[in-house]
Amino acid sequence: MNWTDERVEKLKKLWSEGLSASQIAAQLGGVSRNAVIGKVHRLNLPGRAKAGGTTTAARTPKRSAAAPRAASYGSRVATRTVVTRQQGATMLKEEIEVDSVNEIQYRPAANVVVPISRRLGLTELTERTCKWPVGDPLKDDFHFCGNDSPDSSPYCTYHQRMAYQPVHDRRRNNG
DNA sequence: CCCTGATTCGC
DNA sequence: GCGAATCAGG
Repeated sequence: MNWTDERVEKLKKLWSEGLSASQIAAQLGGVSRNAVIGKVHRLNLPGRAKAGGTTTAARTPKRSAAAPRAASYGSRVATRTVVTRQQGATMLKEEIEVDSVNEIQYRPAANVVVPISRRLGLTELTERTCKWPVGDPLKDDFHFCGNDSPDSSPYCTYHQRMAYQPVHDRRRNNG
């Protein structure tokens, strides 16, 4: 593989989003995490704040981790802040658009704190990473949760709950 | 042992 | 320029 403009752009994007070198390598495909790190340095992209371990994603102040608002079933699309997770010294959040119709089946209960996905590619999954698929397999950004899955479970603790949660556990009135 | 990024240096 | 090997750390 060579560093085409396209791949360099994707590298820049993912690196700026705070993904780790190995995650980026998996998403690009055909390169090692060392290759990614090497390229990052050659491009003089800003490194991570502290060396070692901690993933330093862009901090997103936003509002505090109040109870996430459940998506209204009345409107098809709603925005919900889903993520707050302590990762080292870094608090990660993300706001996503949810399709309230398609979301029903695996909808987390209100007030549940949803861990941010590590967004691993297929080749990056190991015995102890969560294999919960995220997104449309036919689309480009399809990935797996990738968070730690303890006790040889195929899923992280959060997605274990999702996997065994009754499908019809939802309120009919009052969202 | 899992993982992280940083650096070196032969290619 | 590239990236494996290595280093240093959580």
